[in-house]
Amino acid sequence: MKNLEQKITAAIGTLYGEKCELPLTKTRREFAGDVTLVVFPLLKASRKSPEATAMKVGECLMRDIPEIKEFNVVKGFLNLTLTESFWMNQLAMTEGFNRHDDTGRTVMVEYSSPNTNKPLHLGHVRNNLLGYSVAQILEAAGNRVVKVNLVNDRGIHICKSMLAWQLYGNGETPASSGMKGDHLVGKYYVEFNNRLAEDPSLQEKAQEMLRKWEARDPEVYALWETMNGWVYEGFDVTYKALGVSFDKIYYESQTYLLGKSLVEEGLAKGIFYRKEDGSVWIDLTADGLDEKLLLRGDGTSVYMTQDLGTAVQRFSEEKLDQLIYVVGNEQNYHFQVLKLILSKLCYAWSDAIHHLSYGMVELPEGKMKSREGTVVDADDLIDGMIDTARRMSEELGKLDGVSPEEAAEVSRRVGLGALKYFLLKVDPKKTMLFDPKESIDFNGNTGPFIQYTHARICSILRKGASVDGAESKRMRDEGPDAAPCETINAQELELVKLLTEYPRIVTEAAAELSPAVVANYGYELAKTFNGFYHDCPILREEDAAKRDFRLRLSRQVARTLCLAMGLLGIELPEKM
RNA sequence: GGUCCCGUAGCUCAGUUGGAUAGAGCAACAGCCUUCUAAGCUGUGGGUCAGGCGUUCGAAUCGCCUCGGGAUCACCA
Repeated sequence: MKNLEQKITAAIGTLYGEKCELPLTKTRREFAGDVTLVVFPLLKASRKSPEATAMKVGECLMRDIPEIKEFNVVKGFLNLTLTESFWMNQLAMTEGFNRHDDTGRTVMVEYSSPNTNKPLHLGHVRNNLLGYSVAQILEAAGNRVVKVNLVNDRGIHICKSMLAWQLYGNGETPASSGMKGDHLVGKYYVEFNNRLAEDPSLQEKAQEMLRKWEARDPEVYALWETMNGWVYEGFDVTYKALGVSFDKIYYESQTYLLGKSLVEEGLAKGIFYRKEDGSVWIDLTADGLDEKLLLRGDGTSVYMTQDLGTAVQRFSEEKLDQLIYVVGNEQNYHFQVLKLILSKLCYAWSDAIHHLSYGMVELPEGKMKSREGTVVDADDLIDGMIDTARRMSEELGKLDGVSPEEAAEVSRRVGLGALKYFLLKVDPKKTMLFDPKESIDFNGNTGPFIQYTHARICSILRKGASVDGAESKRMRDEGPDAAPCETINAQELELVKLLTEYPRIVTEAAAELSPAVVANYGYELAKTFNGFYHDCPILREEDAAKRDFRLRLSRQVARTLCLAMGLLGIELPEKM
């Protein structure tokens, strides 16, 4: 396709004597043709009407470029029809495609970044799925990707859980209570806030505990390690259920002192300044922002100090071409400042920092608020989706005669597929709505729709292989491109075109950092296949060449759906 | 108040490096299973692309203004 565009650009160049790169677009369904060239930009050079120009260009391209079979002109739109052999070549090329060639670039993706005082909720789920998916997409685009997690394991909020547990916990543990560790710790965080109303002194006690932690008081430190350990065990279960993973995990307890030397550097360069109380600031009012604190009066660091430090550390540890932070849009300001400060400190790589800012997940009644108990817990959500999938499968009779293990696995894939697709099909930057009552669909533009399409194809391929092995026999006897079917019908051609788009979709998704691009493509492909499946017999087709071609298309659709959904972390069942 | 994001069908969302008559799903209604999995397919209805002005052959897409919604501007992280 790229090759074709270059040829067209060259042909137009010789025709009008200037380089004019006109992009090819897909021809709209209601017109004849495969690709369309818009000739309006050529009018100045041609000095003719749009129609005449398009005709002239059409004739010229038709003469010079063998891949073009015919053309038609509608106003300034030149619609080109390409030869079937062109499309068959394109198809053969995509059949060998898994991922793009190495770019030699390394990208670090930071995502998840939880607090250890409460369990993961729906917002974290969007974050985790986005981060993991973007990493997969970048990898498929040919990059080396390092997935990292920066766990916020220290600070006053953790001390609140610890204090409440110490005062009211009676030695309760995950083992004794049967609770998941992160939920147990979360329970005491809530307990703290409840008790605070009647006993305001708790606030000061928590502060005291934080001071002890920073002084490495043995008792406090041991409690901190124990309770964090519980939380990590709980998180691991959730991460595993979601299918996300990390190459490296950073802990703020180990990084929170970083960045102080940068403050010295900034002071020396005169970019930062110190106030009377000893605190250090940067004045960003000239950039339309505010003054920003970088170091407290008592010399302790703040969030920004630490983030400056970790960024510098990461770029010095290895050669990164890009560092992506998957963090909610509530922190847009923070990252704007972070980037600005790094550029003022003259780090050449400050432009390589990118905040992948995603929108909040809202409930029908508005934002999730833990205090009002309106959070949607990640584990509950996952379990609920899997249960729903199982119930639905049973109602539809899909699990009749299936082993319990297989039934569980299908339910798991479908339930998670529905959840992941639901959260990833929406443009990351947009705020999205989740209605627990209506729950997540299993029909229409959903994960299960795509999974179902895949299961159907697998069923055909199983039968196709066992019926007579016609395809493989013909392939053996006559070679891969022997006796191709003579004519491709409209639906087959539509599938071929879509299939050949996949590599470009990966490129686009990587450029936009948007799993939604991949999700929408997968839906489009599945939908197109379902139409084809409905109208065209595959195994029942009597013409052997046609049957083989349709089997080949089906196999490639299944393969492409697997690749695309794999980028979203969605597993496709072979039966459902 | 400053900065940033968003506004497309009743609902949830596609479509924006400017292209032809703005698309899906859900919901509603009407059809299609003795034949490759009906979690599917087909059809009907549903729009001032928030509003206005501008840029141009052409604007949902770019610019300015207005209205509406959200985020943020902590010695929290």
